[in-house]
Amino acid sequence: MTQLRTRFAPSPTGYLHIGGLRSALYSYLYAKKMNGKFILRIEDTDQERYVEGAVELIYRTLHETGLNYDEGPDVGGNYGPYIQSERKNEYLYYAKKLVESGHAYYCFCTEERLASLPDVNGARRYDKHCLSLTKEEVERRIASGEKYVIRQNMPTTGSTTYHDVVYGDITIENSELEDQILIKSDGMPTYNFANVIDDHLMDINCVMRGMEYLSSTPKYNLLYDAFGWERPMYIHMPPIMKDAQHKLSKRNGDASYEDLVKKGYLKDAIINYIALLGWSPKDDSEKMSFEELQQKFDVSGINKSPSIFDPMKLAWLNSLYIKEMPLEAFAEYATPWISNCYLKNFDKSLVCKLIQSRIETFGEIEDKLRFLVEYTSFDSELYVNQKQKADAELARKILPAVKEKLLHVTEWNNQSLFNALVELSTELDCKKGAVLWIARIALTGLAATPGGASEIAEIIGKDETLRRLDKAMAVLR
RNA sequence: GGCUCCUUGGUCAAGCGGUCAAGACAUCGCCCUUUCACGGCGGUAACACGGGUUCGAUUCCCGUAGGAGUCACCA
Repeated sequence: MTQLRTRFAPSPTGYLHIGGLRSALYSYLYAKKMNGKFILRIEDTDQERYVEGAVELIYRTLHETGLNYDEGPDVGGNYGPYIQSERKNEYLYYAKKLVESGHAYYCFCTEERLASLPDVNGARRYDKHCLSLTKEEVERRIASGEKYVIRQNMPTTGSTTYHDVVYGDITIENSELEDQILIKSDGMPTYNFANVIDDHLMDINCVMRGMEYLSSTPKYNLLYDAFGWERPMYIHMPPIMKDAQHKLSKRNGDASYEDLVKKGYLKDAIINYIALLGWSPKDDSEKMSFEELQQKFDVSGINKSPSIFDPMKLAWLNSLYIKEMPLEAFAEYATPWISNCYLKNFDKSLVCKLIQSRIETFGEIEDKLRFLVEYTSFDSELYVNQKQKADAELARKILPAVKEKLLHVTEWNNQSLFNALVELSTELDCKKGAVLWIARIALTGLAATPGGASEIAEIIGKDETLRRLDKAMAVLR
């Protein structure tokens, strides 16, 4: 049995968006699953859309996410070059072969003539005008320097059928197929042509790509047939949508891999989540490591219908990955997300412990910690907590005792502070929850904070704790 | 508009002729709890519509509607 060879063939026109990344992921996973090869090829036949740095970004993203390709521009391989613009000569050679066999022809039609073609069903269709040119005339016009393109000569009758692994049998009437351009007037091949030539030359026998190619695949197959080449196996994938109507696009959204990382999503969570958009494992697994994905991935689990990108679920998965990080790893990853003012004044490890279980993305850290450095006056209504039987009145009564108690805590850590406050509640004969609630409110002035009174006191330190208590009491008086 | 594909709760998504139609996110409630979060338990919520086929359709077929894709010297 021949080895499976599949490829990811992006064009360097900007950032690698989530849809592209998922295509790469599925291709990679399937290649690994089949013990095949995963190849990267850069499709840059359109110089106008070329974006500086885009190629490097593709390399970086793929390597960073672990989607390492066996062959590619920067890693080499036996089928290079892996950048289409460097293979220019190949294409013309093959196009000419097609002309010789009658499967393609030279076309000199001007833009004006093309525009004047009749509109049929909302689309202009080329009328094979130049197909009738004699060989001599073609040669003469080329020799005289006239611009030309090479078009594929489509059959006008019959139909073409192929099998797609996820969508099943697809049949298109040949009359629906236009005599598409293979070689542009600038000598470069169109994507449609370069794609087929390269796939064949690189021994690609499995083509995985977005389902937008579903109805143009017969054109490619006709090309394979014309050359007498074996058609590859096709696996078309459903799109990822922003909402029911719109595909996820870099244009209006922020759904590039880079953007998500910048917002504080972990690489593993992103990969895990996008794997689940359009595919599901046989069992009910949701959270899966990269290794598990490789183990469980199967093309039979790929869905046909589009799926909407849900930031909520991504965030949930992300929080799962965050929680399982060892504290040290979390602290290291979180450091760039924590402002210097927090790092300078507080114990980093304590701060991290406080927030690790309370964030879904690293981007939330800043807001969560603000109370450490900001302490403003607040409404005494905040002391009211029915369940704990606390209110401003009680706060006024016990806050001095709280201060007195904390003043004498020798070991300034969470446990001792907690014990001291609990002890105080017994002495005062009130609910321990009431004391803890009032203390936390007095210390933060916020209805909700990460961590309780003793944890917070530990972090902000004895001096600040006493200062805040004084201030809280002053306001209550 | 022609052609191609798609259609299970708000979202992801099992199901592949007989199920009380899984599970997850979100949401709501309860429990746990030092607030919040975590965790635990539970609730609300779906087969687009209309015809067939069949003893029986979410599942098969045909329409309708809705959505997506495609019809470039873009990929």
